[in-house]
Order: sequence, then structure tokens, then C-alpha cells
Amino acid sequence: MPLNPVRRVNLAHDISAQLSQAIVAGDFPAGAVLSEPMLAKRLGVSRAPVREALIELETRGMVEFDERGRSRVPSLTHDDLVDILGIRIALEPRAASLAAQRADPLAFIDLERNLDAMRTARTPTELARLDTAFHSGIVRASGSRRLLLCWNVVEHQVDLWLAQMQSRVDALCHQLRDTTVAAHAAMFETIRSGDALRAEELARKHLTDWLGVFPGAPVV
Amino acid sequence: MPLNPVRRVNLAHDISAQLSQAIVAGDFPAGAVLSEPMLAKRLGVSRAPVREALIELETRGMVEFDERGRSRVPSLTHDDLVDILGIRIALEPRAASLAAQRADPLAFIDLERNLDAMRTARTPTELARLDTAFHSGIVRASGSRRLLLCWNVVEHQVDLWLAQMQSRVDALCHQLRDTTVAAHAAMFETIRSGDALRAEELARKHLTDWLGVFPGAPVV
DNA sequence: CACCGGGGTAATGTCGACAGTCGACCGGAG
DNA sequence: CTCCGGTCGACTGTCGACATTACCCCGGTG
Repeated sequence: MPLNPVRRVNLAHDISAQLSQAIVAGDFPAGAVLSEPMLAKRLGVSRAPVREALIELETRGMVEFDERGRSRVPSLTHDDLVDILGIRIALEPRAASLAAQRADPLAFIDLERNLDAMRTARTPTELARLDTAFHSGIVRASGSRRLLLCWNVVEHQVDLWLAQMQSRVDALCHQLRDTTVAAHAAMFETIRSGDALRAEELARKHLTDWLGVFPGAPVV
Repeated sequence: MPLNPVRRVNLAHDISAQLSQAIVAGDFPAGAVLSEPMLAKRLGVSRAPVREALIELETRGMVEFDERGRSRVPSLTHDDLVDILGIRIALEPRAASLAAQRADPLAFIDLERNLDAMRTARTPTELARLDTAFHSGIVRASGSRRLLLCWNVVEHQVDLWLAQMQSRVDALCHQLRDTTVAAHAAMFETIRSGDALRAEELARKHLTDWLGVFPGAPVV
């Protein structure tokens, strides 16, 4: 028996994860200042690991530092949505293409399970979570470490945006549920079949379709 | 006159920049351990800002933490090169497309100047630097904040890789100089003409061509 | 009443110090 | 000679503290 899942813990990592979760949950609304003493007091730790967590979150785009060094939750505008979708359109078609070429059966299990879960999801929040998870799964399936690195940045942005636009997203999810599931299913089948070109095209189309849903968005 | 370019200085930022430069310059070879007390002593500061700089560099992929928390300079393999090129193939064609659509005259000046400099560059190192700068310029010209965020990660990886493979890159640069300049010039003209589709295609081709130069690289 | 200056408060940036932990080295036993 | 245990040193993770700085409020003044 190997029996030693020891993991050198890092308060900073835990804090980073907790904060990220809290921000997405809406505990810290857009524009809120995250003061280090406040967080340290609430978390029962000193400021050092809090600072480190904030730096990590800043590079992930989950918080931003103003000119005075204070960290705040960024408030995203419609332009930001377009910007985020722009980079998703860069990353995800490529990830789909790589995933189709790599064809890792293990990753397929995850994706298929996600599809099933999506078909039976109840709440819009759950649906949105599964949607993001599906896209994450494709990036992971691509097997590219650095693609995943970039995706982590984007994923946090998507989470942030979902948290801030919850009402609109809820309505849309309800409305787009079947379309989304169908698009995901098509992408999944294409990736599994190994058709890289078509997978790339489907991923691009899925995202540009979503962009079209938001009025005022420029055609890309 | 606004005249106040005050910038709250952060030792961590300076240190991060200095370390990044030092690593690229080869002061810390691949696999070297960057111990915090050593760096703090050399830089004449305490460990706190050094730690923060290391965390920043870690998220940028410039250093990596081992299971014991020590930060080391990652040593890149041929697989890493392929991985890096894979993500560049994701980001840069999209950046070229966006740049063509946006058509910011200011960015064009930078790109054109870079082309001129490249035509008269002497050393391979200079050539490599200009090459990276040209690609950076295209990403900046795309106007997407988050695309730039991801590119920053990739750029550091490219720098790192250039530093570690210097001899091979030098030989290649000498050999590929005219091809590269021609490819860049074509991309520049296409972007300036606003032909997004063709710009995207040229960028992709430029990168896949480079991938083909390295023997053993799988066709993508 | 409007404007300006000063003290108080709070937050950041940085520092030095301490505990825990891990590897390196050395000495002794089998 | 080889292997084991103990000790030493170094480094990370974390903490509390200090200096500096910017904001906020309040009182005084024109």
C-alpha cells in the first residue's frame, strides 16, 4: 500500500481557492476592495499568505490592483465579455483540434459524464457550471500544459462574468439549454471520431454563436 | 499638464523583472534552484518581496515550484517546444485576425519599425529578440487585454526556450532570416490591408513552418 | 458659507524572527 | 566495507511589527 498522500500545504493556495470561490459566489461583489487585514482576520491567518494569494489571483485576473496597491474585484463590462469570448475563440478551437488528435479515452469519460449531467441539470447555475466544466474538459483533453495554463486564466474570467451577469445568464441558460447540449454533443462526437478540423470548426461556431446572443456585440 | 507619472513602486515587481531578465540571460541555468535567502541577499532586500516575485514568475511559467516549495528554473524539453508552439498556434492567428479588423495605425508603426530593424540586425540574438517582439506587437495590436495576458505567459516561455536552446536557435536564425523577414512582411501587409482571414492563415502557416524546422516534431 | 490645514485612522510595503522540515554529512555498528 | 542513526545546517512557511502614505473628518479662517 502506498499510503502516503502527503501534500505540503500552502495557506496561500487554500486562501486563493477560497477567495476565488467566494468571489464567484458573490460574497465580494464587483468593485469591492479586498483589504489584506480584513481577509487575514476573517481567515485567522497573518497577512503574508493573504498577500501571496492575492498576487496569484491577480495574475489570474480574478482581482486587480489599483494604483495604490489595493486589490479589488474587477467589474466586467460588455466589452470585457467580448474580449473574453475573443480569447476563448482563440484557445478552444485549437484545444478541440488537439483533443481530437490526441484522443485520450480517459478524458472522453469525463466529457461524456458531463453531457449526461447537463441533460438532467435543474438549475441555471448548475447548467452554467456544467457548461464551463465541459469546455475545461476539452482543454484538459488537449494535453497541452500551457494551453491549460492560459485556460485557467480564462476560466476564472468566465466564472467572474457569470457571477456578475447572473440574472441574464440564468435566463439565457434556460433558453439555450437544448442548443448548448446539442452543440456539446456534436463537439464530443467529432472529437472522439478524431476529426480535428471539424472539431476546431464546431468549437469556433459554438462560441461565435454565443457571442451573437448578446445584443450589441460586434460580429467577429 | 498632468505630469505625474507616479508609480507606487513595488520591490516585487522590480525583482520579478530583474529575475526574468537574469534567467533569460542565462545567469540561472535550467534546473537551477532559486533559494529565497540567496536572492534576498544578492538583491539587498528581505525575503518577502522575493517570495512575491517568485509567485508571480511561477504563474507566468518562468519558474516552477517543486513538491518541497523550492523554485527552480524549468528545463524545457522538445515536447515543451511543441507545446509552446501549440499554444502560439492557438493565440497568434486569432491575434492577427483581430489586429487586421482593428487596424490601429499606432500599432502599425511599431510593426513596421520592427521589420526595418530586422532587415538590418546583425547578431542572431538580436534577430531572435526582434522576432519575438514582432509577434508581441501583433498581439498588442489585437487590442484584446486578455489575449495579451495569455501572450505574456507564452512570451516568457519562448524567451526561456530561446535561452536554453541558444546554439541551435542561433544557427537557425542565421539560416532562416530571410524567410522569417519575408513571412513577417507578408503578415504585416495583410494585417494592414484588413484581410482578417488571410492574416489568420498566414500567422498559422508561419508558426507551423517553424515547427517543421525542428526534426522529430510531430506534424500538427 | 466655502475653503484650507491638521490629526487620526487604516492600509500597504517591507523587514526580521521563529518553528517545522528536509537533505547532507559524519560516526559507529554489523 | 556497507548500512544505519543522529546531528547540523539551510530553507520554506508563517507571523508580528514598523515606517510610510493616503484618505477622512473636523475645526478654524477668510
